[in-house]
Amino acid sequence: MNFSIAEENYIKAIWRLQQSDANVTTNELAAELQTKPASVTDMLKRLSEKKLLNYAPYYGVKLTADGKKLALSIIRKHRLWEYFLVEKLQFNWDAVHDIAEELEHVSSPELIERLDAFLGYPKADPHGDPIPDSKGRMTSISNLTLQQLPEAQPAIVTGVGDQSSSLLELLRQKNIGIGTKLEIKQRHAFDGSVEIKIRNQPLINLSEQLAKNILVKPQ
Amino acid sequence: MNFSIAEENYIKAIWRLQQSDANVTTNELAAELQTKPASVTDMLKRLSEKKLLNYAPYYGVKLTADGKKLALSIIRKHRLWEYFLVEKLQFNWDAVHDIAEELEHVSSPELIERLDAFLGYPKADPHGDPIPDSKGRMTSISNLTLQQLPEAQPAIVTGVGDQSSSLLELLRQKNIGIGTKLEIKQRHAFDGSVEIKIRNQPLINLSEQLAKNILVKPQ
DNA sequence: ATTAAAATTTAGACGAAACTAAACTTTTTT
DNA sequence: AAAAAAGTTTAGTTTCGTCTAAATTTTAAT
Ligand SMILES: [Mn+2]
Ligand SMILES: [Mn+2]
Ligand SMILES: [Mn+2]
Ligand SMILES: [Mn+2]
Repeated sequence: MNFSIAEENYIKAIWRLQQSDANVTTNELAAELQTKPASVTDMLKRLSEKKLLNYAPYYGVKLTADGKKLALSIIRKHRLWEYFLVEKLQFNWDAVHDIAEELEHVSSPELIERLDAFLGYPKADPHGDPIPDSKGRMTSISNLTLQQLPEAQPAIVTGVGDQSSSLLELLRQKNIGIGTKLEIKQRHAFDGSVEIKIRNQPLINLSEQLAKNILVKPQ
Repeated sequence: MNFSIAEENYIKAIWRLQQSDANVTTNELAAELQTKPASVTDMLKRLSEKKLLNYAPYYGVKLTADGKKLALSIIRKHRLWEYFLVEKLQFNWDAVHDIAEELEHVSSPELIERLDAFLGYPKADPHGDPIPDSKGRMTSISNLTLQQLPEAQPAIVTGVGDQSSSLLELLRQKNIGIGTKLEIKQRHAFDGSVEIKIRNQPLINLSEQLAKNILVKPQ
């Protein structure tokens, strides 16, 4: 079966919200998709009709197995294209999301398998988010934030809290990216900010807000 | 300004038909786009409203300068993606058209400039069709067909008459592609077929119909 | 347990892009 | 020049995806 761009964007948004919230509501979706609750209700009925989700009026929505499969196939395309844009076309990591938002709707499965091979079967996108394989399997992402990291514990950056260009731009400016090795030298009780050290670079200070949005894996 | 996928496909089709036929008619367009004449009339009014073409009811249509510019930018995207699919993703040349038909509508200009650079600024797509540069300029394609080539005149294949997969598949099977060097050894008056020689390969026979659809440049 | 607030759905409308059937123009034939 | 054929447009529907305003239901507060 073939789905419209609007339908695919809804399914992807529902999947994302479902990660933190078992039941996804109409208002959450309207906010996520920058649209109106009434429009969401209309679309939920159509998607329910197509068996991509179970819709309980007034109580929200949950993806079916088919819905999840579709969501993961779109996420796979999105993240592979993002990887392509950064690794092959030299885009900055904060410039690729909107373009991938369009590319993810190109429908050829053959295209995406060949792209995957061409890229060398990458495991994660430029933001550290895992890329589902062709069967929809993927590794789960680290859930330890830099803010939670103990002092003097060396760690490696594995991801970011969100894809907002304000966050990504700030990190780029501070020379922090996926794979950056760092450790906390000092933690300030007053404002929750941290002094961190990256090899060959001077100490830098990160706000608590920023430290909460950097995912790390202890080394 | 931003245009819908349907609008872009109409503009591209009009451009193509305009190459052979100064004035493009409703029926021609309906056939080209696999739709109904009434639908074409509807769309022509909208595109005329948007100043992409001049529409004279009952007498057909011609692109404005803006319309031509848009057409060339879509053609540029289409052909660059086709080149990418063949050269980087190893698709056969008869498998790329439909995918490029989708990719050409991804709207980022930055994307297409970077793709062009990544590909090394190719001059022609896998079917020998010239790729317009970012300003819409392109070289014109050879207009000499293999059928018109004199006997014993060495020549190089530069393009094909159309993009149908039946033609492309047949040529692939006969080991004829862009850049193939060949010459006519004999011409059969009875059916217009030709015997051609490619280096290191046995003589092969091509029907008149096929020879008319291979573009060549004498060497 | 009522009432107030928040969330959600329904009703009715609209624009885009398609369709069929009918009407109208232009072109071709006789 | 009239009639027939071909080509094109108009009129009226349909589906998709959106919107606003009003009605309804659920949840929270008194
Ligand atoms: Mn998208
Ligand atoms: Mn990403
Ligand atoms: Mn297209
Ligand atoms: Mn081509």
